[in-house]
Amino acid sequence: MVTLAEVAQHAGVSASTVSYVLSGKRSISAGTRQRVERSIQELGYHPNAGARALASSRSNIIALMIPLRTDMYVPVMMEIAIAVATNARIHGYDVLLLTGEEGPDAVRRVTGSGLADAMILMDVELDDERLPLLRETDQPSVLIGLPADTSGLTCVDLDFGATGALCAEHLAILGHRDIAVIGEAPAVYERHTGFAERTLDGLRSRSRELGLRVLHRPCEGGYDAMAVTLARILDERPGTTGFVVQNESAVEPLLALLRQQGRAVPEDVSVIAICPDQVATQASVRLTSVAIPAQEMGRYAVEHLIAKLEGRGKDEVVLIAPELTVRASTGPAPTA
Amino acid sequence: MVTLAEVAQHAGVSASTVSYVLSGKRSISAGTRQRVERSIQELGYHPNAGARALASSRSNIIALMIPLRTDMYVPVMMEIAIAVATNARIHGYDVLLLTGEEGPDAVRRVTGSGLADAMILMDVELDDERLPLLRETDQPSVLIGLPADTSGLTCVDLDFGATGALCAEHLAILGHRDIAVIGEAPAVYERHTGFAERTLDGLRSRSRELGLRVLHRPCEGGYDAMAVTLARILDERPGTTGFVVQNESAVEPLLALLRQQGRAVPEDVSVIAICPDQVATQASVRLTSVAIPAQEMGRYAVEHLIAKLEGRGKDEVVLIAPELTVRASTGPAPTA
DNA sequence: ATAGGTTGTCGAAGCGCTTCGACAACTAAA
DNA sequence: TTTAGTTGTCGAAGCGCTTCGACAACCTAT
Repeated sequence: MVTLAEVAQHAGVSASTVSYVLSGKRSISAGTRQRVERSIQELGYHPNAGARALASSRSNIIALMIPLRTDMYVPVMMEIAIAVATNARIHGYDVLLLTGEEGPDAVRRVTGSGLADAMILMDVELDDERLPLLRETDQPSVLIGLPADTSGLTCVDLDFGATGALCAEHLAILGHRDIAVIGEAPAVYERHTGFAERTLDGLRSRSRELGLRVLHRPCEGGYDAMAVTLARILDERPGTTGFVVQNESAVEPLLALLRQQGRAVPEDVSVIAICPDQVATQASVRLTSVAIPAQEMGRYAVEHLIAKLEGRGKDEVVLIAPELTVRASTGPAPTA
Repeated sequence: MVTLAEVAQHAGVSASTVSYVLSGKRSISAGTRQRVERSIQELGYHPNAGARALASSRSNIIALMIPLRTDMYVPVMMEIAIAVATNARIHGYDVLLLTGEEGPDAVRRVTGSGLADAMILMDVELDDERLPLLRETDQPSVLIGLPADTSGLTCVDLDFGATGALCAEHLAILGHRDIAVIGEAPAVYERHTGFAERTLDGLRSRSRELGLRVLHRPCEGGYDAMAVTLARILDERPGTTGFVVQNESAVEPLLALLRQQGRAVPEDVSVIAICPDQVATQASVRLTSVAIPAQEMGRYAVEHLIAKLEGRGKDEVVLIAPELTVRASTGPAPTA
């Protein structure tokens, strides 16, 4: 393994000079710089990460905590993870992947050991156990998701309240009067992951203003659960013509069931999904949807973290405005 | 930040003693051990990762390279990533997430800098650019996937050849005679990711033995692409009654299209998917499928890596035997 | 010509840990 | 009782880097 000292010797300069060439923290004459850079090339030098971290107390690593469960919005998480990794590299950082499994201990471990300079947390619960630790430490962090108390924290998320409102508006304009919300699995609500509630609140309050009647039913994904849920909804409100689906894995089953019952989409009923665009465009009907901006959230999280690491950047909550894309699954309400 | 030296002082022993308590590399009297452990607790000590890596030239980090594209088997990759992270933690390792973006440079960077002790590569192409580097370095690695030349490498993968054969057998036993394979997107074949070809080869050769006629068509995911593909297949071989689907995102569209054309599943046509169990059970029809054992591959990769790091473990290729689970999407061929 | 500033380079200290050799204090065999 | 081994602890060196202060060499304005 090639060391700084070897590069220095090869280039005929001192070790510190090589270090300054690498970091740019002091000015170096053009000649020296070139000689050093050539030596680095020729010897195939790569700075040792451990030594660098020890000496500078900066690891150039960002920790990303992703939930262990794979029961929920998997593609979204994957997209966020990839966006985080890609953007981190752009700024010279690597990404350490932590699963939620360890919970608060993982936060302690990372901050305590200097493994990472900063962290991004996903799947934040309303009253998340990890938050007190984050507030105590001076290590920068960004949450993807919104806890109940955001004081002293930086958060990014889709504005799910506005998302719900947007769905209500779209259906109202099309003339629908009775709508149903197919929510996430009950476990998601029990866990108090805020986004589901926020969507519902936004949708309900806007619906009230617009005179829509709303029925909300949580739903495990899958065909069988969806069948039960749909039957109950239509039993209770036979006149339901609009559906808002938050649980990705309920979308296809719902479409299949509606078809099976002879309810045409979008002629008889309209369906809006809250999901990544990729899911919306690959479904069996091209779905009118509100996109979950995974890339954007990942990028924002990284950039804000970098800003904090550089001393810029303050705590703030950023809610990304939702965008509804009309595709083939929504249309005017049937005239009764 | 608490250091080893502070713990040592607090416990009234030398720094090296604390280190040995931590590592267990020398015997320590019960009394001393307890005193040290109490001090560690009381002070909330966490060893500094950089210092440790520098002194021991072991980072206790495993690098995981995942493909950048999200066009393919996303849930599988996510499951593997989580399995890797979870199992790595069990052995005291953390996981560094690299995207395929940097290609071979990422390999050089990681091995050169001592950032990670070992690496796991996913999405391996038949003639992958990264392989020569892996053969040169003495850093252990495991591939998830199978390149053309496996000499000097360790690989895990589902036995896709046997998977193809298994699908053929299942359909043959049910009396089907004309079957179609809905393959991955053309890009996947162009990229020479071996698994698609291997599936096809296994399926074709077993079909020949069993007297099945096989039509293979690559297919982008999504409804529209599937519609075109299906139309062509039925045009060319109207008597097709069995489908094997390798592209996850073609499954639902296929089911929707078949339904729409009045072809009942499984009465008129049978469908086998090659996909994670979760996808198979959540589809609009509970799918007969060959599972992609993501968890198992992730676990195996980590365990083999650990074995190599500990000096045990040699290069080998492990092909996991496929398992076909019969669900509701396959049945006897209709009697003509 | 001189004082005051820049610029470019170097040497040395030190980051927090692991690990080697040394050695005192025992124990077991001769 | 002596010798040889075992066990538990310590001190010191060193891992490869960053960074601080020092300083020679050169400007630029007086």
